[in-house]
Amino acid sequence: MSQRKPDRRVRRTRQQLSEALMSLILEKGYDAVTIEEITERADLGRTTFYLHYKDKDELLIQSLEAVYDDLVNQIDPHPIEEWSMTGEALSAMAFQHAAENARLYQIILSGQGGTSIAQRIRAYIAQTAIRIIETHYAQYIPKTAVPLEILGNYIAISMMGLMTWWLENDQPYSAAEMISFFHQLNFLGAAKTMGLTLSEDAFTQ
Amino acid sequence: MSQRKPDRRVRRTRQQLSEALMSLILEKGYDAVTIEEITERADLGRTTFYLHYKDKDELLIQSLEAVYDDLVNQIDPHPIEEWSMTGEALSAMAFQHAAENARLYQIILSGQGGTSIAQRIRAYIAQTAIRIIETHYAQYIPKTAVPLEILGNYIAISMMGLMTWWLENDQPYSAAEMISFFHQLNFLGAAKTMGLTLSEDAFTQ
DNA sequence: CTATATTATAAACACCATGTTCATAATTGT
DNA sequence: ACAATTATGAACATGGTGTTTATAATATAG
Repeated sequence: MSQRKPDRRVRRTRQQLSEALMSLILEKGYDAVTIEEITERADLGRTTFYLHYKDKDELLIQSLEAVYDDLVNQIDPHPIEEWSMTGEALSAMAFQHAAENARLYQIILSGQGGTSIAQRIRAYIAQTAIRIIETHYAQYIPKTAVPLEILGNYIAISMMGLMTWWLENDQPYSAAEMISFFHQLNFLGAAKTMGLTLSEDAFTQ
Repeated sequence: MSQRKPDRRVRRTRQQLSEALMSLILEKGYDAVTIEEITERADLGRTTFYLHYKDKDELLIQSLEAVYDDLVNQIDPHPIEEWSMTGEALSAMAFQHAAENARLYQIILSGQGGTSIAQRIRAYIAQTAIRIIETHYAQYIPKTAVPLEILGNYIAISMMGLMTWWLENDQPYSAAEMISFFHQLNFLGAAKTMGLTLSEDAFTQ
């Protein structure tokens, strides 16, 4: 285990570097940001950077890690049994978290901050969705024509995709509206959402 | 209008640079590729590169542009009226195209090749989906609770997301299976797909 | 086929960000 | 107040970028 409290200067330095990087990314994009700029904005010597991080990527990863941990800590404590059957609570929390950290989510979801963080979040949501399905709908599982793995990933992907579109277009709808849209599309389906009534076996060729 | 046929040497040079970049990306990822490496593999002088492209990004954009044009040229000639009501033809063509260009699609969809290309493809698919809806389901449009713009983007996003998952996991199912899964999830909805029967207004609060 | 224009090339160069080393100064925890 | 840790600036080597210039190779038009 590493020490809980590093030197006060260390905490201060890392905090400043993290904040400097984030603000610079939002200004000119991750790739264009230079280590010199980061240390300059953080008001630190350039050599100090290498005392803490190997390179730019390592700083970014550790900075975004905090966002991921925050989301998981919000979701995980809640017992699955409390959640509504549609997973509404889960998606509501995710959208809420995105709304509260809109600028950071733009970095994460755009793939700017390396795809790794977005993939981890997606994997976590997919796994959580699968857990919900297994808990609440165990009796239906053998009947599903679509593998559970795909179902879970589909839910995670479409939620994050909608979130990406929403953030990139400067949140043209409220978080509550987006959650509602997502549920209609994801659980009712596009056809039903439009008002169509289809025969049940139109898709089971 | 630019000339139809540039100098033979120009065509050859650009072709070689494009192929060199693609193979290098697949080996070590876009960021790690250097212009020196590209020209070395293409067996060209380094200065020659700057005779044709401003930087690495420009070469990548123009190279991937060809993939995009290929997809559009496959889809666009078909009159909308021919397509089945579910847009099955469209998604089938997209999955087919992805299967045929799996390695390139991995680059595009992973966000490696800059996010711009993936966004353009997504925008095109979304717009096409909206066109289909407007053509075939005009009478339902006023009734839809979800804005058409979101509906179209949702379809595009979930298709490309499923495609990304599929390629990243080394195509664990056939293209035909994926198309079937996509339709069940996207048009029938996750709930129906699982075998659940929900009351119609469970989501219209 | 030849003349002219275009394109490819290598060498040399300035430039900038990276990453390391080292001696010194400042700050911290105790 | 003291010992340990951390921050710093200067100096340096490295490597990729992008430009210039003079020259060679090649294509296309007439």
